[in-house]
Amino acid sequence: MPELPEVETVMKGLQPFLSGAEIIGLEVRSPQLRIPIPARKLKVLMGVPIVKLERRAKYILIHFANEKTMIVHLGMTGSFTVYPPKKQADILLDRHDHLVITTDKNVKIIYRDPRRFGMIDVVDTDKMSSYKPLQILGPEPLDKNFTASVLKANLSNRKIAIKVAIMDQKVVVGVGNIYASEALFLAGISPTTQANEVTDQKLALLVDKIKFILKAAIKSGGSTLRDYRNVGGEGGYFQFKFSVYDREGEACPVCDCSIEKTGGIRRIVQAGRSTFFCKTCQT
DNA sequence: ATCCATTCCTGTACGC
DNA sequence: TGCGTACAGGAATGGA
Repeated sequence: MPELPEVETVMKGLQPFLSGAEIIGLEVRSPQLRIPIPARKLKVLMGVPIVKLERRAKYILIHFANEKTMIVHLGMTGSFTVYPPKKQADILLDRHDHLVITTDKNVKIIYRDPRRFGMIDVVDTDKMSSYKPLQILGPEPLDKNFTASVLKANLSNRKIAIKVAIMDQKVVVGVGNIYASEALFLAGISPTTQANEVTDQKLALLVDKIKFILKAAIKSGGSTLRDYRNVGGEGGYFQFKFSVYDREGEACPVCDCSIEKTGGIRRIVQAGRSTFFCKTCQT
């Protein structure tokens, strides 16, 4: 379940194989994703040099020299696997391999997405910022412009729980269910606090912790979550364990509350998603 | 304008 | 063993 660090890792993994290369083969094997893969639009990318790759929120943007940009979202289970010429004997296509890309260096790149929540589209680069999914996005959490005052402004009038709020892409992008729980734990904020009632001091701490956890995860190459694969086809190598995520009933890694007394790390459901937290550390 | 539940989808884990 | 069911969740949607 890729969040910002995983998307960043995938983008960085694709970069050496795509930047400066051209696509000479495109096979849409199974078009059905969140929106159908636009095979005809993809064709205009054939034989055109790739200028650069970047990440915006959880989207990977691949810019081509003809002023077209390929936009990819990995959804829940999307992955790219890169096969250099020597590895292509290993390719075993399955029914969830939606797109096979071949570059002029004879590298094959396969997009697989079993749960089909991903998305692939092509837009004019100069119209990219008005492309609906990108247009509504809030600030990049790792940008220096993402500050406590920006977060505060984006939370004004918001009565939803802070956990739900920081997963809202209009408030801040890239924070998914896992890092939302982790960042709130590190900041000592209860996930159920009403968003516009979090104190300025705690908001500043939250901004710091969001940046910290995302950077740490990027540094470790993405998380080890069940559906995540890097472009070499391996699971992540995110070595540190999560503090609270998926650790219901375990002891809080920080405080000395006894499990017998407190029940340890709690799990609650907010907006249909699991939230994990320590009732003692987070107020 | 904001909020909330629902929808999409399928592999995995679990209980009986 | 096998079957059924609940669950995982990013983002869009529609109704309140």
